Amino acid sequence: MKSSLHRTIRTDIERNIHCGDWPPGYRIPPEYELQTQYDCSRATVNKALSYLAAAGLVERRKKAGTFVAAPRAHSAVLTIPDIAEVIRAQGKTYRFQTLSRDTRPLDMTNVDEQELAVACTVMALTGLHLRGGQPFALEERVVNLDLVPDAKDADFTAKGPGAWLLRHIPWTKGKHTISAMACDDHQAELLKLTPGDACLQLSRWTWREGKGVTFVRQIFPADYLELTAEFTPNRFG
Amino acid sequence: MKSSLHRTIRTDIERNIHCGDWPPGYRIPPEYELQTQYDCSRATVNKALSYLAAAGLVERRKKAGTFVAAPRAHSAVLTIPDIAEVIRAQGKTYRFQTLSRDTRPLDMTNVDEQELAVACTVMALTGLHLRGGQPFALEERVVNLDLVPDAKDADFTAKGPGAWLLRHIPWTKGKHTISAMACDDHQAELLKLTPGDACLQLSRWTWREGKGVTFVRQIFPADYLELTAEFTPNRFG
DNA sequence: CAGTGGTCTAGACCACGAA
DNA sequence: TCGTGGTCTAGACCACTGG
Repeated sequence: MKSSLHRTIRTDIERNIHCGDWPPGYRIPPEYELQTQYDCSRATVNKALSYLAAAGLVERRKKAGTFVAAPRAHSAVLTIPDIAEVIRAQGKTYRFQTLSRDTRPLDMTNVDEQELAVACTVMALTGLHLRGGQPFALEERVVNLDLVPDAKDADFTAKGPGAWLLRHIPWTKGKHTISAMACDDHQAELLKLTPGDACLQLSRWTWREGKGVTFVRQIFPADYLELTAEFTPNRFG
Repeated sequence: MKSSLHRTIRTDIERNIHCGDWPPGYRIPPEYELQTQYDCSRATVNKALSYLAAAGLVERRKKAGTFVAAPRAHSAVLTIPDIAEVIRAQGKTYRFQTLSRDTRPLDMTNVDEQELAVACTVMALTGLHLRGGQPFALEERVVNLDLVPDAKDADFTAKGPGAWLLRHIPWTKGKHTISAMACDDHQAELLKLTPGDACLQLSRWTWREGKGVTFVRQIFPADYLELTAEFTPNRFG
């Protein structure tokens, strides 16, 4: 194994933790001790330990020392698919059909829109993502026109509003919620379902520098979409 | 803002990227230049840039320099809740009720179990997570007894099998899938629903050193659980 | 070839916080 | 108080790879 020294130290410690020799709460030797053990400078040891702390595998406390962290709550990297890509990967054609589109002030009485946390003019949009001409997902969205004025006259037909926004404005923070729901009469009609049918509901808020950019709710018939998330204990390769 | 120097450098660069002054592909000044600009040692500059590279915000290539990375695909950190904790947070009592439990070889004809990728003896378990005595979620699980022999006789009543396993065996890799589904007659009866009602289905596979540890499928009535995922461009605080 | 990042050293001072 | 980690310095050598 060709590797740098700080990486060797890191993986040695990881191995001790993963094999159970160093259980949660175990006190890892302090830097000056590892420095002697590996015959290197303190900076090199520090780099290894800082990495492990950033990855959440250990916890460092001044004066007290470095300790093996308790097993973390399950968390994983969730990939939010681009709908157009998903559909094209299935060999079908994609199109976004706008159902309604108008400009109005942000509705602060709506709890979902509230979270955007800024008074602004928004474009409210509803539309359908079509797979081979058939409804694939229903989308309801508001876009902050103060931050993205170009959105007002943009054409979303080919890529959908999500991909258009991603290319036109960078975001610094985002939140998603995922839930199951039974569709109502209106949604059922648009998606060609029966009222009460199970759907996956994906909501997303995005902010840029603390200002809300967009809120979107997407509704997929249950069979159409499955989200996947991967867990890896080490965030970096 | 009281802060360390490497953090100042880092946030300065982040701001340049987020505000659009430094678009994707932009070449960031090399270390020796920033070293002069901030009047500090190269190690300090390097620490800031290494962090940004680890976070995926920039890409570093020897000889060529450091470049602003292209915007990443939507991905977010998904938190998979511990069911017992969710329920206790609601002020209700939690209990796990085992419905069936037996030992058998891994069923390689079952596509879900296939993914564990090892022939082994498993414990197959079905049970209910109870909130205040009422069904909250249905769980079907297989556990690799070759890796976790203690699971055979463990008592899951207080914490549920998931939390028990988390404490008894570390895992190195995991995969989740999330989907909506309509419950069938059997599930409806156990969860006290009407057949066809919308449910959220969460499946999880975990491995340890390439060997499958457990597969679990959990089914929640639509209203009972909402998953949240947060996106932050900086993986560390 | 030479610019650039990757790594490492042998010190140093300071702030925090457990004992 | 004083052990510990957090941060920083002013160098150094090397590996990689683009021009």
